[in-house]
Amino acid sequence: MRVKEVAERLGVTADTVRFYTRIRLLNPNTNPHNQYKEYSHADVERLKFVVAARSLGFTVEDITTIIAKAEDHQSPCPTVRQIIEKRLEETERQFQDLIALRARMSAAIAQWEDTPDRVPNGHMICHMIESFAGGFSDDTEK
Amino acid sequence: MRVKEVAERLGVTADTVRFYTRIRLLNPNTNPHNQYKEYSHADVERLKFVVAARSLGFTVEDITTIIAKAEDHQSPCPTVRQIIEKRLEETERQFQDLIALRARMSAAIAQWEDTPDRVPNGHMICHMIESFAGGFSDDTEK
DNA sequence: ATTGACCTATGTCTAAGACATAGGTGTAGC
DNA sequence: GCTACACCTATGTCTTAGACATAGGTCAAT
Repeated sequence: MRVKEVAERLGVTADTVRFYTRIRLLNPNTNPHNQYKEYSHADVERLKFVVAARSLGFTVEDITTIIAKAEDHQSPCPTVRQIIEKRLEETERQFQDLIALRARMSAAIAQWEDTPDRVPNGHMICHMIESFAGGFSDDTEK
Repeated sequence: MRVKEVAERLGVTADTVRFYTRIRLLNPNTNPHNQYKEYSHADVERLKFVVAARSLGFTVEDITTIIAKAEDHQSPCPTVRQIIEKRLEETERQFQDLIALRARMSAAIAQWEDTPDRVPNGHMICHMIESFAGGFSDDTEK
């Protein structure tokens, strides 16, 4: 199979498969004539694993580590547990950040609802945002 | 003022200020002797604006556009409204994605809770993830 | 003048692909 | 066989928003 077929089977783009191939996360045979890659059933299985792990928030580097351990006949499971817990914490943090961002955005929109669209003058680039910027320190002289 | 003082006043890193300077979002004077940049009060005001806009989810490119409009004596406000609404939608999408990711992660952790750490065999790289991967298509022959 | 702590500008690197480009494939019509 | 032509491929470059590494500059104390 060539790249596009593999990609379609697993619901990713051909570029994604090419990327994994480029970094040797996948190692298909190469036709020496035109450099086209030929993906075997084993390659597809491996890709299936990669896609599943990505969908659980593992980074490509995480996955590389896990596969290396497995091929070295070590159990990757402790690593997997460790990584996913770390990623879950990160997700939680991003989640909080996103909630805060959304709140700031909504507040800004609400605050601007009845602000007219004036052209800003020299020391006020955009009064909508400047009015929001009140909270930043600075002030004393140069 | 030099880069570090400016950065500290606005609560960002010196690298961030250098980055904005590099892309000409800030344009401080340069000491021709040592290339050190000298930030004026106006530069600080401008940076204050940039930081505020970043904290509302605007990209650096958005901000460049907004400032360009303002310096061209056009009101950037319609642009600002447009952009923030787009960014708010994106945030909402990210939010949903993050919730879904968190759910998948939690489910995986729960499912693995009493799974023993076995070493994978030839056609199963990591049984913890593989067992979770059930939902991916592929199957028919090469 | 020299040391040393701290500061600076500049170049390079990051993640995970997307995009652009030049060239290859394979089928249809002649 | 040859030629179009639609579609496919590999490879190189680009993206974000800074962080990090490095080589060199500053400045107060010695």
